[in-house]
Amino acid sequence: MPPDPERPVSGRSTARRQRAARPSSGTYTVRDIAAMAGVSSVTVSRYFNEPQRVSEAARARIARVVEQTSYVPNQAARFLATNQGGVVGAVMQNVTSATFADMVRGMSDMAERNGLQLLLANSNFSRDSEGRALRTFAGWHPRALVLTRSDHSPETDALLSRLRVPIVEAWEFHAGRPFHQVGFCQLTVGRMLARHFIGQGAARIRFVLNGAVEDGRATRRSEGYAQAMVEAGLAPDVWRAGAADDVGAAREAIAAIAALAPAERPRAAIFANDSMAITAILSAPALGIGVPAGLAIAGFGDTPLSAVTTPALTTVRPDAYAIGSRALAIVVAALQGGTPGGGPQAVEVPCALVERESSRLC
Amino acid sequence: MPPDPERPVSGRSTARRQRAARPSSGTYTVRDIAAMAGVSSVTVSRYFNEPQRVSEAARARIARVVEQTSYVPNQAARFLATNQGGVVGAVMQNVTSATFADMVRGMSDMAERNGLQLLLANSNFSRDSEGRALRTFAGWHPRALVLTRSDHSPETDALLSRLRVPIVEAWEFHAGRPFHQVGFCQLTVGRMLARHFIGQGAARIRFVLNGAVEDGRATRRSEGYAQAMVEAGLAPDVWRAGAADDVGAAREAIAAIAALAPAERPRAAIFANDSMAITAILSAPALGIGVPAGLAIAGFGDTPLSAVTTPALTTVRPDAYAIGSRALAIVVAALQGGTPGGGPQAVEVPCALVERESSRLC
DNA sequence: TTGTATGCGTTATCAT
DNA sequence: ATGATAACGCATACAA
Repeated sequence: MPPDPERPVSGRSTARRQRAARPSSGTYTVRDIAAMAGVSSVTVSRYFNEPQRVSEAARARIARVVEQTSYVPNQAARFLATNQGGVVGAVMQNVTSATFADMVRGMSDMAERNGLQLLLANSNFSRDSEGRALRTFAGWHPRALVLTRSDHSPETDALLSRLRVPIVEAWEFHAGRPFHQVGFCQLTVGRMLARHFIGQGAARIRFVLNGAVEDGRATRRSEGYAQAMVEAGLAPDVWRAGAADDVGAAREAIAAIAALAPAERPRAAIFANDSMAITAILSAPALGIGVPAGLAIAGFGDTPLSAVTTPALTTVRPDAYAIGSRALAIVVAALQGGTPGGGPQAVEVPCALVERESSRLC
Repeated sequence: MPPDPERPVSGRSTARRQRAARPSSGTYTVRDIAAMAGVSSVTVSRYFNEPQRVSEAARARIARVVEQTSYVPNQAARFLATNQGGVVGAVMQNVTSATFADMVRGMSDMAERNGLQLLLANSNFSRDSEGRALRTFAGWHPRALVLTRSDHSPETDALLSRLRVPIVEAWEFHAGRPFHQVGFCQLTVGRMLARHFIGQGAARIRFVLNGAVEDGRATRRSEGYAQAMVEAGLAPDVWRAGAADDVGAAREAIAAIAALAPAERPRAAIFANDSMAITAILSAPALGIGVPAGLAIAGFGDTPLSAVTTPALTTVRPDAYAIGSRALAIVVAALQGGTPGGGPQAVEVPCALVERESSRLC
């Protein structure tokens, strides 16, 4: 039974107390455990942190008391005394998506294995929110931070530089950043998709972007595609729709292809994302284009829907769990050894090509 | 720029120091800020906690220094001093599912609004894991705990009773538990589905369970269904498959219905969950049963797939965001006012009936 | 309104 | 192997 909160068991010698007692936590403290086990509080502390330095006998007695009381050392006090808190803060852009949830699981699995406590915040894709979350985290003096974007607000950048802890930007891989990077590379994704079609013998392969010019990610995938085409001696064909929304853009793209003479049509189309690709699959038949016989199609992202269309969609899936887990692995390494080489680490986590029917050329 | 960690700026008057200095955090402390602003540390403390008690002039000077230094009070020290930490621990069964992710968002939104920090752990549906997470949380002296199951291990129950903090069991609603309850009620779900068909004029309505007898949740939904049937003067028809897996059980159920003379067949079937219902939709046509013309179908859970089958599946969706947000609302209320009535609160969060084509009778 | 002294629960340091 | 003591950064009671 916990000590009576009204009359705290803990507290130093009550002699010479001139002030009113402060509210005690109502739970056991090292001193309580020490008293019950007939040792001093230091010995109890050692029992948890350097057990080998405590005698067998004392260890047994303390173990019994700890068992009886469900005593757990107060982490706040521990942190204050050691300056070695076990907290890692992570700011996710969207906790709700299944993909990011996988990443969270990757992080928390690795965190748990290394005795770290993960502090999570959701930024809802907003930079302001990210900044607020970081300010909150700062109060906990995290030993490291994991962020899922790399374009921060100026205030956030200032705070980050002040914190002096390892910082990992995880999800997309960017070169030349001052922080550790873990994630997939958009260029590689584009190349992977292009080669998938090139390897099947296609020559006319189109990359379809929507009209949202500011989406640099999709544009970088198209650049990877273009590189692979050039390497294979083929002509890149990046086609940008006028419509900024995925559905409108995809319909536009299919209509444009249908308008070409059959001999002029691309044999395959890589869409900037799954929702465009799925729209294309659904709307192509009505315009007389069979998928994949008339036009092979691939997307990006592996949304749940992509597995159930007819034909099912070939797409690329970032390995969210691996990204989360590697991000925390970097944190652990940084905390243990410091950065050996000096600069920030860069880990590219490969995406999986999910091959389904929509991209089958033969 | 933060103080040089080699020669800590903070630290009390260095006079009469007999011991070596302890490693300081390398960041600013109240005393640093106080010195820079030309006030005492108490004033800085008050600036954060009771600003109205600090003079305009001092407030302005402190504000400027705080701005320059990006100073954030150390939460661990604050907690130690006040015994009023702002941490709430939540143990989720499965962070990866989109539904639970919604619940996390509900909790973290409400937590942020009330200055609470959410500590998350994933139990992967394991009671052991739940216990470990709770032991970790205990070290942080959370002000409240949110759990997503109510059948804990004995050790966990012992720990929970020791912690003496508000505990909320969120997700499913159970009566008679010693802790606060937030969630949906399985009985209500069963009733809602039965009434959906009764209201359309159906008389022969079957509830289909799989062979996994230990799944009490589905069984309770069937009990709600039975209640509604009896209330409407109809005969309950709970049918249990032999197969324990969803796909096998659903196929069995459809075959059993197909084997009946058309006049004997149920007009509608409520399946214990979406994956059974979807399997039924996919396999019924092959046995000559049209959906919904020959057999109307409904499920439970609103998995992503349920929106894309043909016909799309009518189902029931727990409001995960609301459950998360209400759970934290209870926490906030408990922290502010204590429990007014005395006993634990019970909040039933209604589910949404997602009406799609599969259940249309006319 | 502002400052001084003290304690929160733990660990680091020094002494035995 | 064990213990006494100070210190971590902050907030509170009390004094001015």
